[in-house]
Amino acid sequence: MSLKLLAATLNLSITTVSRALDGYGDVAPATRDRVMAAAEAMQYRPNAAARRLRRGSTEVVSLVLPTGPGRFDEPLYLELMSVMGERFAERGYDLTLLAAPPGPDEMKTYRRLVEGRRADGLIVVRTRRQDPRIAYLLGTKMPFVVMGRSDTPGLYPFVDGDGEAAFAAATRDLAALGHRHIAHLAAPAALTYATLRRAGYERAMDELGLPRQVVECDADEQAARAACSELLAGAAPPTAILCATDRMALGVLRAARERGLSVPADLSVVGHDNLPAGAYSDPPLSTMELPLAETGDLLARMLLARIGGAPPDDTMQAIIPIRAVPRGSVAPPR
Amino acid sequence: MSLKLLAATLNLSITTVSRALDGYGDVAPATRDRVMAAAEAMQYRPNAAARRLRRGSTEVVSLVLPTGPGRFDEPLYLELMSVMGERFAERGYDLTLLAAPPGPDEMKTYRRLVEGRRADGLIVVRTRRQDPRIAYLLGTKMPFVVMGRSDTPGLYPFVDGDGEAAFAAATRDLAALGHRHIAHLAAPAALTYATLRRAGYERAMDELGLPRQVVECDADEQAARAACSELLAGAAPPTAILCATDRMALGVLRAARERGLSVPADLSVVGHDNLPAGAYSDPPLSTMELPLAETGDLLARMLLARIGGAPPDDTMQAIIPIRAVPRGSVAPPR
DNA sequence: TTGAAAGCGGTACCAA
DNA sequence: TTGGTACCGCTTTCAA
Repeated sequence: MSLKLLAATLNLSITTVSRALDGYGDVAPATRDRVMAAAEAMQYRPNAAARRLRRGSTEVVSLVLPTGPGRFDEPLYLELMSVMGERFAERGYDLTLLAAPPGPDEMKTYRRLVEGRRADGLIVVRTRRQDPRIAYLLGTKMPFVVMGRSDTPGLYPFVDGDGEAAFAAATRDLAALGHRHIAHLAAPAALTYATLRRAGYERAMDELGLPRQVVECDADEQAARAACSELLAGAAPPTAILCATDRMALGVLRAARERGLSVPADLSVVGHDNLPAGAYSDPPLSTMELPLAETGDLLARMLLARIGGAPPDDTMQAIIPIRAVPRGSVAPPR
Repeated sequence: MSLKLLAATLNLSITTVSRALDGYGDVAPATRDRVMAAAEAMQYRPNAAARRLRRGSTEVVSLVLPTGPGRFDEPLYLELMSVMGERFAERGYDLTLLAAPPGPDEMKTYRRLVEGRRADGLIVVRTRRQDPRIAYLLGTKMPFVVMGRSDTPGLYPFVDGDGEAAFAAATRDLAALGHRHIAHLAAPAALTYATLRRAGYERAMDELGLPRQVVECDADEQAARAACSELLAGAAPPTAILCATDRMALGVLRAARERGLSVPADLSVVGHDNLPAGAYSDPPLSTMELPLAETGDLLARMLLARIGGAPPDDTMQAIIPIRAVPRGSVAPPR
């Protein structure tokens, strides 16, 4: 079904048909109705490629997931996609997901997207402090929004949770329960969120006059389990561990069990992300959560505005509060 | 950067440049090298829309996730995407993810995809016994592959786990441990997998001469929790529950805890899917797993073949064995 | 109010 | 081995 065919059927020019379908005013109402009816009857759908070529836009927005095979385990981003997808669909955009593991090929994916005009806008997630993706995109005309922050200089829209405040608050909460040995299991410092969360913990510990104890490891269960085993075997093992992520916290739970420690009686554990797995762990994991509905909504709005031509400004930068999700993995120390 | 510009810079025709870039043989090696070098230097990337319009192909393959907002919780499909994404990338295809909750608008998404030529191929997941998506696609020229099966008549490529055999085996395993009251928590019968798994359970129970006990509910934690509470409050509560999915099994774990039952001592629980949450539940959930790497690989191969023009035939239909993942939620009855 | 025609950026046929 | 050119399907001036 092409415009040509539709026009031929109607004995009209493709010009008129096109305008009628786009709802232009300079088309006779009778003609418009006739066209609409025929389009409906013949199940006309405009060819996306032709439309894109002509208009120079793709009606596609892409989110590139920085995770490789087997690590595609972030319900977080799916939840985000679901919220944003709705917003974009309302405006006629497809939200598509691409996978591009960090590494030498990562930038290729972005270049292909940008230079091949494969999307009208991009969503960047899992930001790093020095983020080559942001640096690259700032040098292009491609509208993009960022979930998270970066030290990469430049003005661009972003939405991030206030990880620093949240981790400071969580630290104070643990101290208020009586904990004195509170350790922080930090994610790799190259990730912005890791640095912010760590800073929150450190600030609170300093203010409380408590000695910091930070261990850094990869943000997955295995690495956290190993790091935690070591920590617990040390001279002055902590009575509480504040973990940068839930995946790490799950590893900690396992390490504690392996050492015969009972959580939360012997060890309190707190995570961040509110992963589904945390709700069903033993014990249920106390955690924190970035409101994804709000985040996605803001990001979508910002990106749509940027695509519409609005320049990035500092009203397009939001840091939103992180919500505590208390469950069963926190208690006063013995 | 367009072909035109590149050609002008090189003092060549766009024809020659185009062919040089596509690696055709009828271009002088010297010219080809010159073109390649210039394209590299000028960072030439073909315009995707133009190429698509001309070639009539999109270089895009889409997977439509039949889940709505807040229900975007299937690590399964992400894992699958990751595997398939690699295969497709090797061949120059982008794999994109779209969300289309089942309901009146679901078919609209498919029609838009098909009639707007927005993809060269489709992957259909979460099949139903009567599946309007498959029925529709069979009537179009759009190549597609299915993860799962359907009663919808017609010849199309699919890959599915052998849920019937797996659930029969799991039932026999429970019986071998001494269980006599084995219940099955079934997912809605409209879903093909639900029917197959139930059939496996029923067949095994019949063969064992044990009385069947089937409860059907939605395939999520809440519904399963409620259904299980009722089941456990009944006259002859089961000593083992075989759940159609892990999400349901997690709900059962919770229901058991709420009734003060200890798993696996008082109640054995088995799920299916090998969700991450099951590895960290209390106790760790015994489950089953469809090998996703193999499944994704097969599906990708089949779809690529279909896109390449191969007709669907019965060599493109695979039923693969499901692997048992024993963990801590199964024991002999007290 | 309608239609003719140019052109978006490639690809592929045909001729040179 | 190279170049001219038609054309993919649509949008959008410009003219009628």
